[in-house]
Amino acid sequence: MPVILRPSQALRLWQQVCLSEVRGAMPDLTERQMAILLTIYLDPPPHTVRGLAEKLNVTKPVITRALDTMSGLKFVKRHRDASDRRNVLVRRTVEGALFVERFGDVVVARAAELSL
Amino acid sequence: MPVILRPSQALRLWQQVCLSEVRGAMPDLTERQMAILLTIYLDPPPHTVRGLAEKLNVTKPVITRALDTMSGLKFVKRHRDASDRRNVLVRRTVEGALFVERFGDVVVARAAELSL
DNA sequence: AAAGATCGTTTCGGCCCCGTATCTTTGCCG
DNA sequence: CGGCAAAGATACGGGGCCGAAACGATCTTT
Repeated sequence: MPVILRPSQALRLWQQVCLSEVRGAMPDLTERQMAILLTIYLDPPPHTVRGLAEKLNVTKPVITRALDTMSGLKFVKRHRDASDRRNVLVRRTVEGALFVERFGDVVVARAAELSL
Repeated sequence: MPVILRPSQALRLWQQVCLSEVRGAMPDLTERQMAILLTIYLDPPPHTVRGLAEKLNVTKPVITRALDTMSGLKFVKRHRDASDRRNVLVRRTVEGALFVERFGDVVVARAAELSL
């Protein structure tokens, strides 16, 4: 069940969502942070720094820093892997789930408003 | 003709588009810059600094700086208003139109890939 | 023409992100 | 054990964006 979307609708949707986020007072995540957060909440665990770095095609420090920031926001939690202590497993939080859920609702609402 | 989208589809779409942008080598615009650029290309002209600032609910320096950056990328052009020289009219460029068009195509493509 | 309002820009100090290189901890294997 | 590899974090210099305030240029009003 692909979603059918014309380019003008896609652009208008993106604009409306960006405007909603910019106008609102929500914490301002960068595109990379957003990609990481959504991957953690949509793709099946476990999530490691290395795995995320490979999936996003960025270096490991990028992931570490993004996790620092999003840990500060309580959107994710770090957890040492017991079976291999070198690994850090990234886990979801209630606050992060709420943020992601709210964001999805914003996209759905703006999509429903499209008319063209 | 609203676009029907379920939350899980909306989030997956956003993730896939963010991943496409992060992985690619395209110039990295902030959420604010994206909102400004899309507004310039989707909403009818004329576009002024003050008008954009009000529409995004941000201060004027935010707009000035974003226009500086996007002018450097050739995505927009500044143009003094002849009838009131205090105003700056923001105009579109070929490069900007190409960038916006390509971005819309990315969103459409990722939407078409959704399955859930 | 002088005073005041409007528009966009600039300045300032501060913060966060970037990429590269280096470091620490941990696991692996001879 | 000792050396090496792997995972993640940290250090460093650089650059961009931030909000608030001050600035110069241009209308508008009186």
